[in-house]
Amino acid sequence: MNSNIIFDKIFKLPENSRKTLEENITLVHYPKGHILLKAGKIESNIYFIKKGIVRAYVNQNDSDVTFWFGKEGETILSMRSYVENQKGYEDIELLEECDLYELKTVNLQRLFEEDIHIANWGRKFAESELIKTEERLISRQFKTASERYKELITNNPDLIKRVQLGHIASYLGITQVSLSRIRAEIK
Amino acid sequence: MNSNIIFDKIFKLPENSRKTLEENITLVHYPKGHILLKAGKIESNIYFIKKGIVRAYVNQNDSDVTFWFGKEGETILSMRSYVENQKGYEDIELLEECDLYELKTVNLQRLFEEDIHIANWGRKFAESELIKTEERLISRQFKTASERYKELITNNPDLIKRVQLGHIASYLGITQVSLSRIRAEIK
DNA sequence: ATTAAAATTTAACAAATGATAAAAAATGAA
DNA sequence: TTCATTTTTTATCATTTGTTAAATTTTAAT
Repeated sequence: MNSNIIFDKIFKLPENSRKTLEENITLVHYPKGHILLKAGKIESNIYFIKKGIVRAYVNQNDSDVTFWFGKEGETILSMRSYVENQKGYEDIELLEECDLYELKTVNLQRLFEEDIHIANWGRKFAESELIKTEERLISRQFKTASERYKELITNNPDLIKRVQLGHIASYLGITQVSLSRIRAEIK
Repeated sequence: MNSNIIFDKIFKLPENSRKTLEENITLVHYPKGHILLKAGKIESNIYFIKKGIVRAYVNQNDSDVTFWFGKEGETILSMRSYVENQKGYEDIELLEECDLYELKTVNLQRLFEEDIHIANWGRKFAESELIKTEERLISRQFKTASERYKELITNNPDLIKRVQLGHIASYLGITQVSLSRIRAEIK
């Protein structure tokens, strides 16, 4: 997935603004298992996924709670670092080898001040993440774990193939044992 | 709460841009119980709460699922209408008499294209809503209903006084009966 | 103040999910 | 392939939350 496709996915940028953005990214490569962003750190980069799949999780007691998966075309960031320039609450782990476009937050912030199209691109990005997050929250509120699992395999069939079930269970807000039970009932 | 305080809460706007925004708002007043935004409609306004408290809910089968409360200083909008110009999924009900600043979405969209400060203000608004929503989703994922209730009364003590418990239970993702049980255990 | 309606609590039982442990299956390295 | 490790499933029992119904309390109108 090329950078221009990724940028245009969020919001159609004029040619000039897109070039400006592209001048500020570098392609990086990391192996499976790499921890890209770390909880408790103010992160200074955001990433666009060219290839691969990642998860965001919060470490609670001994166990991880996965709350987000990102794959090709999606954007990786530490929400607190990006929005408030504070320490993040999440780790980002690469679940496959990944090709990523890296962009320094400080440069992006500067572009937001200088280029109205990039500012609106950033606005559209936040808005589209917001609506996805709100819909997940609502789905969480009135659907059973079983319904949420069925919804996931319908909307995101490749996730099941690429991500181990323990992470999926966590993402659905249930234990792995519960998810196994649900899967057994469906068959 | 004055409009300038509300606007500056999100993002410090230059004087000129703030005036431009203020020229586009009108103060409106509705009684308790009024349904301000309706599910299934493309809403053409957003509102800033000067005084009062409201809830957003989705109607599922016979029952309402409340997923958001808004009070003084917060912004009311139909997420789908605002972000995608499509039919909204939520109703907004006024839980008290309200004074609201009304702003036409079409005007705001125009200002986003014309004024970089307003574009960044809109970006900051979406970002701050996004981080709040993500934190709620995560809290939902690894806290028990009891912990979430305690969190709510700590962070938002006046909510309990202003909003009936049935709505709070729904917001926490549990039944009213469960919430009563939790409240009884705490005492 | 009285009364009707609405909201909240309590109780009893059902259903869903969690916790722990063990078995089975899948994966990956030598 | 073989073997050790990791992941997934299955089983059992405990805990939490849901459902229904009734009792109690609060609210609001007359």
